[in-house]
Amino acid sequence: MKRHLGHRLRILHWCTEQAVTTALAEMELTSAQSRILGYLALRKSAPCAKDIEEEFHLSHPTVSGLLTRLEKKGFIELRSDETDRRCKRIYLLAKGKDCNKSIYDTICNTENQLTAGFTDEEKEQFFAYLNRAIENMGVSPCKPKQKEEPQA
Amino acid sequence: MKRHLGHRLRILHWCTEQAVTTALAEMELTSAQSRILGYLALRKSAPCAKDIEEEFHLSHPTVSGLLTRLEKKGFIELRSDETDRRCKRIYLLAKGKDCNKSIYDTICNTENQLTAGFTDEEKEQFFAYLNRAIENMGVSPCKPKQKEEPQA
DNA sequence: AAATAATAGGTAGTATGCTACAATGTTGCG
DNA sequence: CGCAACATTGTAGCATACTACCTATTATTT
Repeated sequence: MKRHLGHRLRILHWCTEQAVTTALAEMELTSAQSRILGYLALRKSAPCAKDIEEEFHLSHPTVSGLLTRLEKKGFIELRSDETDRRCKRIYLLAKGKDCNKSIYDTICNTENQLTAGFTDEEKEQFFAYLNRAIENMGVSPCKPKQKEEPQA
Repeated sequence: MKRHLGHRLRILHWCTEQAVTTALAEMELTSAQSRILGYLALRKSAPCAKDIEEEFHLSHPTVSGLLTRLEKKGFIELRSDETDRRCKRIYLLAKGKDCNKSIYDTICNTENQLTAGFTDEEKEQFFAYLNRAIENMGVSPCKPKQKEEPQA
């Protein structure tokens, strides 16, 4: 048998993205955009684009596009940092904060649907397998990939 | 803890796509394009775009774009079916056939890397969890989503 | 202080995915 | 036969992702 895991991962990823995007369609948020808002809601201080790139392992043009669309729709505001004018700080506006509960619920619902019929132990195992696979691919599932120090 | 499974699925999917695209870069194939070629190599008769949409659960503009790029690069040829001129049959050209072994090896290598350190039993379980999750999301992992017959 | 490194962000171009709508070819029914 | 319904492909426009290159600012080194 071929196209085992890769095929499954692709489809499952697609299903979850679609489920979230569909659930949040009425507030005009996509899955990727809602992830950013969810992250902002958890942060105490306003992060800059670079923080989001690292958190989600995304390239900066990707993040830049997401932020532009979120700002255009009035969910966030971007303002240059006073002390370091390279950084643009990302501020969650009221409209963005209002969506937080819906986003959180949607993510929980989707994960529950994904693992419907799984025992707690099975959920743990599934999660552990995913983490092991991610680490096998050379990425930390939580923290950004570190640049490798050349052994001097 | 939030962003459990969805986050992992997104990253893992991304890792596998990148690994395949990188491995096949020198033959100017991307991961998505190589999947199409791999499928064509297994087929006895030339499929049409519709078959690929169903096999991979992709929309037809997506498939159309992939086929256009594969044709432009000389991997495949598209010819209208003689008896049903709606269909464009997809023929694998010599250049496409030549890539087949590399594609197959790359997919196998990637899957092996993904499950490095897994016992056979763990691989089976991981695969089974993925299938259960896909079915929970309302998609068959193997066959295209059927239109629901209205109960008369 | 001046030159160089590193860091943050912007832009151009491309690939892959989607929805929605249009065009064209086939089939089936009155 | 002719029209309506269905099937297949095409096109427009968008979102999300990438690499590669450029600019601006900050930090470091000489």
